[in-house]
Amino acid sequence: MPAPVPIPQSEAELLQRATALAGHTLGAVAIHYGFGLPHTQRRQKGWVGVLLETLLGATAGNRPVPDFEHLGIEMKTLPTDEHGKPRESTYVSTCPMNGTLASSWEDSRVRHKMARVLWIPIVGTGPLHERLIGSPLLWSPSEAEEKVLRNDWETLTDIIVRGEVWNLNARHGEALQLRPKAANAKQLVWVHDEEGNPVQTQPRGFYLRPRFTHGLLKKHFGLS
DNA sequence: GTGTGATCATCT
DNA sequence: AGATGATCACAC
Repeated sequence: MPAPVPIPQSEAELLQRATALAGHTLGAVAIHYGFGLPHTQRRQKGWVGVLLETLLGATAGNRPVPDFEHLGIEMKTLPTDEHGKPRESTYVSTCPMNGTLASSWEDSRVRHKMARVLWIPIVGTGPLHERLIGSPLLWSPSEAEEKVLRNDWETLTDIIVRGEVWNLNARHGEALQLRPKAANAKQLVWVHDEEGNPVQTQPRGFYLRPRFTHGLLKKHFGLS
């Protein structure tokens, strides 16, 4: 098994490393690094993300901080079809359902995580080992993009802060949405409803809609 | 139980 | 087909 990948010391080094992986299949790089390759992701949904984090020398583990903490960079794999169209939404972070919800967009987990993101497209719809690692995109939101994210975040957190539990669903938000994020639907947390009474609801997380991530790829790679 | 990494399964 | 709600594995 190859030696562990060292922590990248600069953006340039990280980007160079990611670029070196581009064009290779998941199967090839997994075998090279001694990773077992699952036939399906049915029972290993986070496998691609963990593989790429390892190959790039990420450090955060499961702490709520950027993958490359000293660089302030979050890494996200982005599964796409052959044309670079995202196949899934992108998980951003959990959403605090209690009083610890950030009081402003400026202080929010979403803004901090999205401030600098290394997107790594994973291209293809066939067997996992045949899918290609795409060209990396080191991205920060444009003014327009941040405005959309901020508006969505404020809309969503407002629902929670108001205690409108009945109104929590994935239909809100142009780019950012709230969806269940837990082991299963039986996992519940206590919150306060509109009248301040304790009620239970599912834990949620923030996700980026595919339309938004598709826009990023089109803007930077000029894909149709 | 809560965080990380996400995709799966189903309905419209 | 696209979106929503549900679920899987692992670390701590």
